[in-house]
Amino acid sequence: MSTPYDPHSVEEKWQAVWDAEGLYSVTEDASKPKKYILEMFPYPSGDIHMGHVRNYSIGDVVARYYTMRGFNVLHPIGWDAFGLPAENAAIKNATHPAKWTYANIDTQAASFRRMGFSYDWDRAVKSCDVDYYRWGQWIFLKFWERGLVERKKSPVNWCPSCKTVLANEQVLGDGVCWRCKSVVEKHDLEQWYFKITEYAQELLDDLDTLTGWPERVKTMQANWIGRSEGAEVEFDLCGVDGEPCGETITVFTTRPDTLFGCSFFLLAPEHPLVRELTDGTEHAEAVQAVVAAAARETAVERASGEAEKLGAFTGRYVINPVNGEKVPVWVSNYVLMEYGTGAVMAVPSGDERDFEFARKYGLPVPPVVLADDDPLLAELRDVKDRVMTDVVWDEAFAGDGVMVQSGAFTGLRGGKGSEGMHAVTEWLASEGKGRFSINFRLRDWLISRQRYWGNPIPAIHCPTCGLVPVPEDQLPVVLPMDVDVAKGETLADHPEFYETTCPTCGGAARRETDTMDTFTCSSWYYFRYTDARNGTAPFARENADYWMPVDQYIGGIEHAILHLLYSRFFTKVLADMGLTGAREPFTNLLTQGMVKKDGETMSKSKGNVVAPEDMIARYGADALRAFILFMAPPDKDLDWNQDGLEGMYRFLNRVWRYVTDVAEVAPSGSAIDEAAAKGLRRERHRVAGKVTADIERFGFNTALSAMMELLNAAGDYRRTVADDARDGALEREVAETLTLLIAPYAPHMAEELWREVLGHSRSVHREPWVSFDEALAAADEIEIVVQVNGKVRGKVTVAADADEETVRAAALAVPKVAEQIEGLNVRKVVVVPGKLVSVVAN
RNA sequence: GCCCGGGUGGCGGAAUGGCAGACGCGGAGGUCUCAAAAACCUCUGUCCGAAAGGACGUGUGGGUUCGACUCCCACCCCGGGCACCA
Repeated sequence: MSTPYDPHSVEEKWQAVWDAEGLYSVTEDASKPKKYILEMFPYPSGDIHMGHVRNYSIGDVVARYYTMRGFNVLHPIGWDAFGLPAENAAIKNATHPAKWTYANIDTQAASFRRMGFSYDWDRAVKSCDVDYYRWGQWIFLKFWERGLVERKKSPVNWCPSCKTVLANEQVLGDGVCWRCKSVVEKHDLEQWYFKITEYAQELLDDLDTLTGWPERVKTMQANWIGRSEGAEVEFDLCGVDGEPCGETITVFTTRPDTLFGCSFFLLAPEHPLVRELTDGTEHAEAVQAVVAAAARETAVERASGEAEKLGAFTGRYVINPVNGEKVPVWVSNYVLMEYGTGAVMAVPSGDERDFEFARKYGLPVPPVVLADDDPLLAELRDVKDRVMTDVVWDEAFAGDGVMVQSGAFTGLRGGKGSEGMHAVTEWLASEGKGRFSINFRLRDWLISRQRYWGNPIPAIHCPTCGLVPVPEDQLPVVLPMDVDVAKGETLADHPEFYETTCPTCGGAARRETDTMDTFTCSSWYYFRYTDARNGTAPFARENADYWMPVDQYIGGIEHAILHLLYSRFFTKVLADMGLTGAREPFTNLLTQGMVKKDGETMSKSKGNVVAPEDMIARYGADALRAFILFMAPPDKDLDWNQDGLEGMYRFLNRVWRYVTDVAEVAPSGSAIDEAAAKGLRRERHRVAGKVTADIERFGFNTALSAMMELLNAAGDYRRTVADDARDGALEREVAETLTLLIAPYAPHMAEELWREVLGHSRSVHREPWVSFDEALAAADEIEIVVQVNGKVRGKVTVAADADEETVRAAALAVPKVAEQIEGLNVRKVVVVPGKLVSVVAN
């Protein structure tokens, strides 16, 4: 009588043994090919949730699989441990963020151990440990040395609920904070930046090298970087007398070919020239009304694009460099100070927004680029001077077409990237009035945060020397623990921290009290794992070169821009510093879908949270792991369903019973049924091949299905073939195959079966992966489907290697088929070898 | 508005242009049992039919093809990203 499957005793037993054996500790070994398998490290928010279970189960299957394939696998874990929730919890529970954070880490680590994830715990990293964050400070200083750190005043995103500023990437599309979903405000503040824009072009170009990334993530990043090719054009500004005053205003445009159609000129409300041009004039009041209205617009309104276009004439003019025309300067809320130069040449016939504005304020709309099928073309073709100052269109034409009313450029092709655009730009350049230019949407990364629980920015404000970096030998700047966060204090409330002396002049100075964006911590942790205990450097290049880049990265799609863009930036800078040979951190990326409940995201406020610990308690970690992978392909969202988990538990029980039955009473058949054995053997090889291929393409659900099929076939064999006709050696082989195949999914059960039931001495997780033989997986007879006029009318079994003529003859001889085509004219017979025969008759 | 995904039984999902619905869940019936649970077996897309069998069927409408869930065109719905970026 075999012992029943008891997941809890099996799981606890092997977790202890694996720890004692150091099964998952890994060292650099030049003799073996490496694989670096990594899941995005978690924020220690408390108990683990189903999203964690899914993310880390995927990674664990991949890590265990490649280990069995003979790779030296690095599979580390750690915690992204700085961040705001710890401070909020501190205020709520009158505790310290550190205490809360470390307690949560312990809770999560225990859960991860109960899940049986194969982590090298010796390399675990907590970003709030001084041993880690000191190197973040060191990297900050190196960025500074390289001119990639800047402190500047500018309009920034302020989250009133988090009471800190945010980077552009951290404001969601609808103008809300990525963390708390509050509406973000614009404040004019002096802040610290990393100059990620210096890497904009490389960040864009190298997306093409990331062939192992989902297309949509690359598209999102490319859109975010937002490269535009065009020209800078200089307009001479006229004084109040209407004559050029010697000043110029530069604009960026993607359509220099439309310059002849510029009928007004726009400044952003925040543009510094606005006051200068209008203060004290009759236009000041109207202009200030527009400025004030723009300032009142919320981020949401502005982002929606639905804010009404407002404008006011400044009373001044600029000179269009291509034709010397005087163009009125207006102020409008639809011009953004942050993009380009904050000034725009308006061409209403070629730009939808300019068109709308021109119609509202009665400004001229001279056509300059006409579609090839535009009826106006007959009238205006080859017309160089402006004879038409308005159009009857109800929208602008922004496409490719023919340039008209455009002086010497008339007749050229106009449009984005057109010959006309190049010709106009070259002419401007030769006149010293413009140049080719590339603009990016990407902004520099605002990294300072007005919060306590983060990595202190290693800088000092000296009244005489200005901004001074903390000297390397004075690192780390330790985050003081005696700040009363529960009372809302930050470093700025802590004189013992900020009162210091200038490292340069020795005078009294103030230490920077902002901390770094936690995304800086997560931008290089994967390097730290390669050399986690290094006390003299963030990591040794030797270790980084052995392990990096990460071969398979797994995490949520919500980081498509945020973390993944920042990490790519960091890697490029670290490479330029000579610290690594990798210019991209993650070779292959898998973005897993969300785990929902009844179509909604699980959250405490909705009260629909399914606790993984409860599931482990009922069915064991193995069933939970296997089930969450079985539910859906990893990149799709899934809806949690408890009944299915029970089904997976049943499957594991059936595997357990099968393997124990076979191991305990392996029959030695005296009259083996060779045909039946052949069928089971074929299934064993087919399934081994399928499971292997499926893992490689992340088809964990179909891999598990295939294992179920093998078990079904093995069960049928055992039930339908008499004891003395069964092949005992084959059954044992099938039992071992199943155990090996399921090992990455249900590691504890597989280990118990392998070592205790099947009697092997070595861990199943150290065994080589299952081998399989395509020839044995192939059937020697195949069922061919016969279609008549596209409908299945019969089936016939033929030898697998039967030639086309044989198959054709067999197909036409099928009674049902013969009946169908009787009296008809067979016009065509398509024979698809190994599949079907299609007969066309009428 | 633009750019990506995605729409398949009661449910999760499976299908290199070749038998749609593998596998699992749920459901129905059965075996075992004093009974129940567990386990095992059979059936389970819809409609017509006693059955044999037939018709229909992968969001909608067209097209290509001997053959379309799969490829092409147009559209509808759902999810996500971007959005006054000059």
